[in-house]
Amino acid sequence: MRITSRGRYAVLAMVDLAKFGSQKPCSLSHVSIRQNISLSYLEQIFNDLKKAELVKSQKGPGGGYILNKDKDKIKILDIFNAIDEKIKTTGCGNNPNAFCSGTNKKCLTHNFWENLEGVIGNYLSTVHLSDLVEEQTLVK
Amino acid sequence: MRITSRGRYAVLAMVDLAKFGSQKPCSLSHVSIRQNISLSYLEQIFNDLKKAELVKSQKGPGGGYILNKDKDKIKILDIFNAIDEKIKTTGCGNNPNAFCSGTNKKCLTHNFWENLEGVIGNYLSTVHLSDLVEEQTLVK
DNA sequence: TAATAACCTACCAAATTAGTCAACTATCTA
DNA sequence: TAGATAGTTGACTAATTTGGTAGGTTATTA
Repeated sequence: MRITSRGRYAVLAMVDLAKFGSQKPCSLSHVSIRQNISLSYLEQIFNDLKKAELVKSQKGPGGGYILNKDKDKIKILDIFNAIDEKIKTTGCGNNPNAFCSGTNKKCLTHNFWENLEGVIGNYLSTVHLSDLVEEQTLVK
Repeated sequence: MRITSRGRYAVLAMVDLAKFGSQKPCSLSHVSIRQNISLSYLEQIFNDLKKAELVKSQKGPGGGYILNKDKDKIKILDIFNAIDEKIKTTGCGNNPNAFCSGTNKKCLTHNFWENLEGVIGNYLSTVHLSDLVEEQTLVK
């Protein structure tokens, strides 16, 4: 039960952007330095965030990325979805037509895993980017 | 955010055992067939479950594995812990002395990830093996 | 027009996962 | 007591995922 670095970086970078790029564009090289994340890797991640319309980009000098919505309108779950960080605990991938573990029916634990996904998804829907920007002052 | 097959199999196999092996030993070859899990892989998993004293083993004909506790005393979290299926969302591994992402302090999102771990761990503590054994009659 | 910064594509190495295979040991039963 | 059953252990491996790197192209603006 773990999250990928990609997911962790995406959330971290978005919090950074909410702090430093809510008014004017903020370059990824700055995010890269502040948060210690590889620039090329950030570029890949922001490609996806842009497709999901969570951020806008501006090329050229003085350009960079800027939030496309209010930070209290962006859920952490939105970020997960944007970069395809799946909440996936079932074996069948939640496809209603698929069956678990190669058998001809849902496995004994299917409902349990779906419930767990619900618990996680629900939490990620309640937390917004703005919550993390404010909270970080509490972090040592 | 996903779980490994190992974790999924462990829970599934324990539910199977709770159904078929709460009175007398149940061989892994039977679990293997019923749940469509590789026997050798199950053996590795049950090795860990045994070390954690969630199951007992009995060699020889008529032997197999049997639950070592009441099924309503075994939390899903216990199974996760037994097979070392970690709930790990932070980058620093929750080591209080470690820092996130190579920096000299906790990252902006550290508290958020710890809270998420709490939400998941809490849910896994509330569900017991007995809940899944009963629930499966509802599964199509 | 030079510098900046996003954009795009290909490639790669390490780690993890999900097993397989083979040999061995203990125990029960016929 | 022989043989079948069933757990135990360790080595190995193929496939996938992860976490990048490298290099170039395009757009913008000072």
